[in-house]
Amino acid sequence: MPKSETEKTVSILRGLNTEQREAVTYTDGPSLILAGAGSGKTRVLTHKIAYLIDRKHVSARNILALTFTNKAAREMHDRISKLIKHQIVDMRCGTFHSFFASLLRRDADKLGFSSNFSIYDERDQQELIKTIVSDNRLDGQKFSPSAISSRIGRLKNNMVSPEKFSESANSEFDEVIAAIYPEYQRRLRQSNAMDFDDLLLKPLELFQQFPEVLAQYQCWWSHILVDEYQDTNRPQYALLKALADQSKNISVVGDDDQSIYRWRGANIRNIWDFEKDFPTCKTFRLEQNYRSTANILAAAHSVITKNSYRMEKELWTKREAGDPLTLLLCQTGSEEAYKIIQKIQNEFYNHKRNFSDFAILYRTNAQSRLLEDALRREGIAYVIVGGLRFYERKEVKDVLAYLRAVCNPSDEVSVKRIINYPLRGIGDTTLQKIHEYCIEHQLSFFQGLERITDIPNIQNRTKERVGEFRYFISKYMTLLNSLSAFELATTLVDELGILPQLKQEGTSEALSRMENVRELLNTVYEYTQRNPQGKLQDFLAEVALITDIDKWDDRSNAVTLMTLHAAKGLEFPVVFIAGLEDGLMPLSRSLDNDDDIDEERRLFYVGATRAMEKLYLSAANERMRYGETIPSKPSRFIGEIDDELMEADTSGVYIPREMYYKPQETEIPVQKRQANKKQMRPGILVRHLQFGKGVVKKVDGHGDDQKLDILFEEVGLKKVVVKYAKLEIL
DNA sequence: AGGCGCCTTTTTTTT
DNA sequence: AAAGGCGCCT
Repeated sequence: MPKSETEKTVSILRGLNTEQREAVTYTDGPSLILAGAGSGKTRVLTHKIAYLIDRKHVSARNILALTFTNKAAREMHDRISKLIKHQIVDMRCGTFHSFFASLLRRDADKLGFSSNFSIYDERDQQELIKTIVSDNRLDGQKFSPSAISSRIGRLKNNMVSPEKFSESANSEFDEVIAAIYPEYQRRLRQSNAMDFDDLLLKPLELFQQFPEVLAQYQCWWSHILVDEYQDTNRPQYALLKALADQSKNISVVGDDDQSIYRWRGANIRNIWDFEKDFPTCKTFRLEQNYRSTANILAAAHSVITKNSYRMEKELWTKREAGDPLTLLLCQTGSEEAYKIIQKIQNEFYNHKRNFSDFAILYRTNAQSRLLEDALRREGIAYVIVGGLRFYERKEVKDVLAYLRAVCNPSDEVSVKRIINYPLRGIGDTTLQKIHEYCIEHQLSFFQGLERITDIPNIQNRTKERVGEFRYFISKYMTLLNSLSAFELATTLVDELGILPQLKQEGTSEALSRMENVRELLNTVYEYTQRNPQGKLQDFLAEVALITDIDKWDDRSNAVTLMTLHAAKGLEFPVVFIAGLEDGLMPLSRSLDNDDDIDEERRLFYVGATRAMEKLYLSAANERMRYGETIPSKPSRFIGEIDDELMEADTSGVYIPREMYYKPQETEIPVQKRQANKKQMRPGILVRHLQFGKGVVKKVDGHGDDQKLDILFEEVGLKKVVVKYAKLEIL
């Protein structure tokens, strides 16, 4: 055994540079790893964990690794398994929010919640605040739910409790907040729901009120590692400080130049002050960049050094200078899109690149539209990360609200959302009457429904309908334990008759809604496959915290479009940063505040350092915003780049479509043959919208219940339900 | 009482 | 350019 162990240890350290190796092997006590863009930060983190397990005999279950996205967590998990050459099953690796959500599930009752609590996203929060505003007869115009929720969110991020805040409120708006904030928290509790901020604040509450619980966790998580530390907020910092208080074995990895979430409460001081907070801390600097050419790095550096305060570090590379950056100056946004796509075609044809080598990054999601149009026109496959998020689409939220209501009938927002969807003839007036009755009698909304017969001034016919709705939900509540999450969801959707209704509508919008509902059911199915014991509430908890980047498939051969924020942590051979105009990047709202400008500059830096070989920057002279044409000038950030690193685009050569176009590889199917109309049998080639091409291996069942095992080229063996998978027979 | 259509506002980034 | 709010009509 010792022999193989040494071999493994050697292989764990092999290929690391001196600084990386020092950071990896420093395992006792706090450490701060300042890792510049492309300096192998994920590598250090994964190797360090592997080293802990393999060399220091730390049990995987005592290691807690916190990342920024679920995707990063998954990848880290896989990479560690590869390094130590066996699957690690019991290591905790996830985002702050998902980790603490599951921690809360265990101890929710201690805080007056039950473990099936709902997780409210921003829309749900605003919905709840809207009802509170109207309950208090406040002017909804003057006090918009979004303004209120963002103010409350900011207070929560700064760990200001309702009690503390009510003492300091001194403006009219603050008085309103002081009134709504405690009521908002009360209603969340009554709904057995937590918002994203609560997922971090409630554990702190738990640790304060139950020190023995904290002590247990302190002992359990003997080694804590945190990625993207520059983007943690105050509650996250407090949680780390609490959990690491005994062991002091905390390693944080980050780069203050890449701190881009200040608006969400991230506190760059967390990384600036880490050495003060953990005085015995050892600091490591990773400054060798392995990702980008020297030109790209120099350009990024010339911009970021304009920031007023930074931690001391400078990236360097052994790589050659590479191509200069190319600046595309355009008249309009559409011309910009056209030129970008032209460059992609050019690179594809002349440099033998794949479409997956390209990323187009932009500041705001609204910018994707023109780019999409251009890509579609040219028949180039693309994927968009973000934008209208899947789980925020109306039809998806509707179905999720049903599932949430069944799991947690106290959930006021969800129950109100679906009580009249599909239309049941229960209108606002009835809703208001029930709501007032509930307030008066201190009931949750669902309890109000249960006592509908006692509520005055509602027509009997309407009361019957409310009764039917309540019965519908109760029926599924009793099925929670006997049906799998998937069975319950499909039965429920079938009984609602949403799909046939949408089909009858027939518009392309209705059809896409239908697809989305099916896709959701398919997600439930995959979840049940992955977690046979998984409860519906676990599925709901998972989807509440999932993001689009988590679902992004980097293996599909398509151009990737996303915001600069979403691109954090990724890399691409060729990167375009579009819309580099003052007012858009940096965004106009940040123009009169130096701290905000600095953050925009970091955002530009993050974007630029995603590029490995070639970076294109583009700007337009005029741009449509809010349906208005606004004249604009190139971003100040472009001016901050040394001229000799950059060349203006002069080519303007258009390469005809036939020259580069390879239909069999990139064609987006125009006519899809629906698979469920055909007889499925093993051996048939199919294409799944998400998983790509695959071959049917096994067929189970018939008709609507038919399930298939399909071996996909890129993602391996998956089980799918014919009815819900959008399969195309090839 | 509830449904439908016109007119307003709105988006910066997202766990 | 799209979504939500408001008011009018059934």
